Formats: sequence, C-alpha cells, structure tokens
Amino acid sequence: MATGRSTQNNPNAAASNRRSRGRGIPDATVARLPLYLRALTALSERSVPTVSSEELAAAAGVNSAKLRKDFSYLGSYGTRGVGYDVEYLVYQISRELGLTQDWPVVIVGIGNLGHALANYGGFASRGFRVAALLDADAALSGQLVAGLPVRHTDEMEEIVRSERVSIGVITTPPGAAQQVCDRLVAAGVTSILNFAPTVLNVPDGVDVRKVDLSIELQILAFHEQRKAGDDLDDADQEVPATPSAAVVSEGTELEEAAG
Amino acid sequence: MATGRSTQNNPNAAASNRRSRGRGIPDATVARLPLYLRALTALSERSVPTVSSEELAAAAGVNSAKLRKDFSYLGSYGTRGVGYDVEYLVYQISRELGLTQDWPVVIVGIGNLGHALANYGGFASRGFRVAALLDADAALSGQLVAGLPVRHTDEMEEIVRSERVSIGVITTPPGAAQQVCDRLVAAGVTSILNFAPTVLNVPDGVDVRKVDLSIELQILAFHEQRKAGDDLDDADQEVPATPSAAVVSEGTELEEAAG
DNA sequence: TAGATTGTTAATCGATTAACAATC
DNA sequence: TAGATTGTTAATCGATTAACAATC
Repeated sequence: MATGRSTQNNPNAAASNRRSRGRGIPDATVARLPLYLRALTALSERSVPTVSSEELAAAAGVNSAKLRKDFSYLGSYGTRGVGYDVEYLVYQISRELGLTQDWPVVIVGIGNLGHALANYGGFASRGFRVAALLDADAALSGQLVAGLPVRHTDEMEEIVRSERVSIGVITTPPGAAQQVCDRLVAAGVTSILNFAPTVLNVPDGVDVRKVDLSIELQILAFHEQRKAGDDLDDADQEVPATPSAAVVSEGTELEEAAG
Repeated sequence: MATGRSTQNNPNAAASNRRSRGRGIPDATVARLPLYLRALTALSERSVPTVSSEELAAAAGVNSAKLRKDFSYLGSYGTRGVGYDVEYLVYQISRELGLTQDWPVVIVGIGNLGHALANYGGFASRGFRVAALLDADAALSGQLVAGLPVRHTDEMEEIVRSERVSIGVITTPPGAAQQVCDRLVAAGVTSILNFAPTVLNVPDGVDVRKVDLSIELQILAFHEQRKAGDDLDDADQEVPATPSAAVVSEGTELEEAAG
C-alpha cells in the first residue's frame, strides 16, 4: 500500500471505489448488469418484446426493487404500467458496459484452464476478441488452440502494443503471475483478470479482478460445516491447547506452463 | 422466488444472510478468510513464526484495520505488542473454514474446464477430495483425467450417496446445468459451485456460488471504458433515438459435454 | 518502563429493501 | 377511468475505516 503501487483490495473490487465517474454507477450495480444482460438476451432470443421488473428480476435471480434501483442509475428506460422494452434495454446495458466496442484480450498461460477460456463462447459474443494465446513453453508455440496458434511470451509486448490490447487474462502458475502481470502492464494492459492464486501488485489505474476456485470452495465448505453443526451444536468448545496437526499445506497450482 | 425454491441472489452470496449462525461471522469476513489463510501458509512455509496485522494485511492485499476486525470475529488470537502466531492462526482459520475435515466433491462435465479443475492442486491440499468425475458423454467413460476415471452421469446418485458428497461442481454447458443441479440436490448435495452461465434454482438450505468468466470480463470492460472516457469526456450525449444494431448475442457455452 | 501492536469503538459509507406516488 | 408498473424515497442493514485505549 506504499510505493505508488496499489494492491487489489477485496477479492473482487477492481480499482474503483470512485463511484464510477460520470453519473456514477455503484460497483454493486455494475456487477449485476451482466446478469440482467444475460437474462434480457435470452428473452430477446425468444422474441419477447417487453418485460416487467418483476419478471426480469426473477430471471436474473435478484429482487425487483434492487433491479429497478439498479436501472435507475442508467436512466429512465422503462414505461410505467408496461415494463421495459427488451431490445432497447439490451442495447443500453451493452453500451453502458462497453460491450458495443471491440475488446482485444490476450490469454497468458495455455494449460487446461487457458484452453477452456480460449474455447469459451461467451468471449466473442460479447465484444471480447482473443488477440493472442501466449505461453512460456516454446514447445507449445504454433500449436492450434481454439483455432489460434499459441505464441511465445517473448512476443507479448509486441502483440499488446500492435493489437492495442487493454485486457489481459492470466492463467499461469502462481509463481509466474506477478512477472507476467508486470510485463502486461508495462506493455500497456490496464485491466487484468487473474486466475492464478496470487495477490497481484499493480500501479494505480490498473484494475485487477480475481477468480479463485479454491476460495469459492472454501467459502462453501464454511457454510457446509455450519449446516452440519446444526445437528452437533457447536457448544463453543474452546480452542485446543496445542494447534495439533491438520495444518493445510499450500500446493496451489492452477496450470503448468507459462511465465 | 415462489414455490419454496430460492434463487441465488447476487453473483456470490451463498444462501446465508444469516450472520452465519453461532458467534456469527459476517459474509464479507468469511470471504476473506481464505486470503488470509493463503498468505499465512506462505509465511508458514518460510518458517516465519509471527506476523503483525500490518504485514499480513499487506500480504493478503487488504488494510490492517479490516484484517484485525475480521480476526476479532474468530476470537482473540493475537498478542498485543507482538502480533499473531503464524501456525496457530493457520490452524484456527482452517478450523473455522471447515478445512480440517475431508470434503468429497464431484465434478460434473469433463470438458476443458472440468479437466482444469480436476488437475487443480489447490483442491487436495485443502481437504477437498475429488470423489468422482462425471460426464454425460459415454465415450468419455473410463478415460483417465488427473488419474481418475471419468464415470457416466448415470452413476451420479449412487456416487453422491455412497461417498457422502455434499459439494458438487458444475462445469456443464448452460443447458444442462439446472438438470444436473436438480439431480445432485436430490441425491444429497447441499453446496454447489456453478461454472455454467445460468441462474440455478435450488431449494432452501442449498448454497450456490457462481463463477462466471464472462461477467468478470464485462466488469473489467466497464471500467476500461470509463478510463478511455477520461480522454473523450462523456458529455452526457443522450441516448440515440434508435436502438440500432450492435446487439450482443448470447452464445454462452462453457463446455461441450455432460447433462 | 518504553515501544509496539492488538482488539474494539464509533463514525462513515455503501447497499438493500419496502413502500408508494407518479404516470403510462 | 382503472389497473399496472415504474422510478424514487427513506429506512435499515451491513461493511469499512480511523483512531485509540488496553496490554503485551
């Protein structure tokens, strides 16, 4: 938190507490816009012309008051007594999220996860274009993954610059993540989606979002344990004198290649 | 929101607003415990005996006031003027998260992502044991992935029951996710980690957490756009009369198999 | 005792929600 | 006009943070 480098704060806050500039859409609302968009797109495909806040909220898995409040930050796009025009709302939300433009991304680290992401259909359909797949393992170079040749990480800087890549996806092992991140940032990337289980340090102005399998599972385990505890009842049995064994060891490798 | 089925609320809330029972640890704190645990485990491996809230907070990427507040929900495990005993804290957090017990999980849908998860080292090291890999494609049955044979989804119910699986990971295409979810829940699974881009409906008492690639990227794009907007300055140019084209289409496939 | 650092308080901030007036 | 549904208000709740007394 010193040195002019900021460290991502909570698991997923991006850089911005800054009520995101302009009119200022709250972070919690921004995080839900993609959910609404997905539900709306499904309605659009079924040629449903309009939808009420109640229906759309149910489809997106939120309550309707929250949805209306969220939409109120975007403007008044509904019609009282009627609902929202599906197509129009799809467009407005897409525009708000920046999905009406082209976003070239690079994926660094082409292990199983990198593969999975490269093949992910949700990419292309939302304005995200895979500009390159990069891996530190020269043996992978040239190999086709999802129709694209894997290229060596030596080419990272050149690709980021020439393709004007502003978003980088890191699927390397944790040990390589910070270094890859530094290089991406130095080359001009200002948003990073990090799948490596590491805290990345980035300069101000760079957003980092983190996806962490292990953390999600641990949170589930916590709740699962509490459910089981309903039967046992945790009679606040105090702390055993000795820490004992059972200490969890860190063996966090998400992928094998790259760096 | 009717029928006794609850729908997961925000992207990642699990079922519990219930200040998680007992002493009641806030959800935001629970979500950070794995981060602290990771940082502590790294210190433990370097044989660091004690750590201050300031140091640990920096390593975990949070501020120290938040960390101390978080720890205060667990108990008073520090020593004023000294800091926290690393090993002891690792043990306490592990215990709190339920990681000192064995959690058998099944992964349903063995495409690239299922592969990546099966190979994920962070699993085994934290008490999570892959009890089975399941896929609806019979052609995959018997094939070894991460040393385990893929089994047909027909065996799902039997495996969940016999292995006492309470956590299921869904990496199927979106179309199959709800059905797979229903079967898992019917068989006894009470926590689900969903990678398919679908809102899952589950009965009360079942926790769902969602990991969604596309959503994370869209949130990054939003912030990225705002950064660019600093130059252009969005002079509140009002809504174009016609929605126009550029409508984003839904082609969300995360994987190919299963269901 | 002096220095360091925790654990807690209290203020602030942001997010959620119910309720309802506005209005189609 | 009557019915439906939005957009907004205001109350509530939960999370963050700085500051500092307690205490090692």
